Amino acid sequence: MDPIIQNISKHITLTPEEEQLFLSKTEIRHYKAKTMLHHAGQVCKESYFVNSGLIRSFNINDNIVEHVLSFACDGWWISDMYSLLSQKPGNLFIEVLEDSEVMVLSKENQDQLYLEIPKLERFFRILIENSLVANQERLMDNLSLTAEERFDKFCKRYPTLLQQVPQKQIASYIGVTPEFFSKMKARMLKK
Amino acid sequence: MDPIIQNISKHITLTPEEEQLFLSKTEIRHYKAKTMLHHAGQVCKESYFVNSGLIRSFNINDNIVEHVLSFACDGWWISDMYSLLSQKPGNLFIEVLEDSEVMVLSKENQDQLYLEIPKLERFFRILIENSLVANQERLMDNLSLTAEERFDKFCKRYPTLLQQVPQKQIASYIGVTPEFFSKMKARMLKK
DNA sequence: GATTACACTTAATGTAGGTTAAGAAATGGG
DNA sequence: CCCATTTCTTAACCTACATTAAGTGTAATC
Repeated sequence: MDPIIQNISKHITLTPEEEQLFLSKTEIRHYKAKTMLHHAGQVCKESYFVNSGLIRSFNINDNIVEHVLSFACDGWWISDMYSLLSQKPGNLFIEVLEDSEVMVLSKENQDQLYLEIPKLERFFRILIENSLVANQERLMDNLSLTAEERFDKFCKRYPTLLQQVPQKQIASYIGVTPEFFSKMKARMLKK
Repeated sequence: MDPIIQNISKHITLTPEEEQLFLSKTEIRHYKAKTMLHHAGQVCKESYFVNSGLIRSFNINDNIVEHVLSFACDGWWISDMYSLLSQKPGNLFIEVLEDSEVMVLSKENQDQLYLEIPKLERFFRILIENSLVANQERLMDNLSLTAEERFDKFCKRYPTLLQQVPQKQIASYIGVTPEFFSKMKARMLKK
């Protein structure tokens, strides 16, 4: 079964016809590492479901400093939610980190699908609820935990990413500089 | 018109019967300041829509330190989303800050309403989408802005809260200690 | 009307994490 | 295979913010 259909059927049940309709509104694309799927300043028109590979979203400070908002590996969705929903220019970049196969769902098609398969409202609601909960936890963690504790949590929650992602991007995700991360890692290994 | 119905009709259109059905599943309650609507460690059974007053959610570190996750004033929803959705014990406390009138929607009734008025899936989807976008922005702000910049943004985004909320809770919301916040405020006034 | 409790301030000192810079290691494209 | 670029490390120094502690103002409770 198509991974995206499998993903959907975790939360709602589609008929075979609905599955076909859904798939007909998506598009498979293959991207090479380092491809930019979306640029800050542009209006985001689509969201991506990762069949295989690895993608990240991040913003860039006045200062040239990158901050990773999220990673998406197999079975995850990624987009610039703010820009996609408001159809205004966003602040995020979306970049392919490893050669990837993605399912592309345009905003237009997504809006149509909501009308044609109202159950999808529920699916995306649940998807976003889970996202929100994870985000809230990350926010609280950033307010209350040390960098070391945040890194521990990251390791437990995303053990695969640890191998895949360049270390400086993990540093950025947990909210420290690469230099400090390196020092911290060395310190942690001694224990 | 009932504020909660007004809130809903910003995003979807309900028939008069649906409005009545919705209202019949909610309950008005009046709370005094300092009431705890939800305790960490408990399973959250309801969410709250604030007709008037002020409510906050926060967690408490091992260390007795409070961290404010969100404020809810007139026209806002608040709950412990993680606990409500998973029906597991949560980490949040929900506390009434000013005498408040709230509409209470139990999880049970909410789930029923999803079945009886499927349009509500859309309403809550949109509500949570907006929440997620705001949360993502706050996360990125915490990673990339100074305390002073975060405070500026807070003032612009929630000008009313500034007057209502004790200063130490604003400090907690933007992620600094009350002592540092006090010093920072004095420094900012000089400019 | 005194007492308690809480919110806010100020100031001295401490530290997690940032900055700068330079070299070493790894990666990758031609 | 080599050169170029990027990633990672190390170290000296710096700063935004935390901690501790003591003092002030004010509202709530008896």
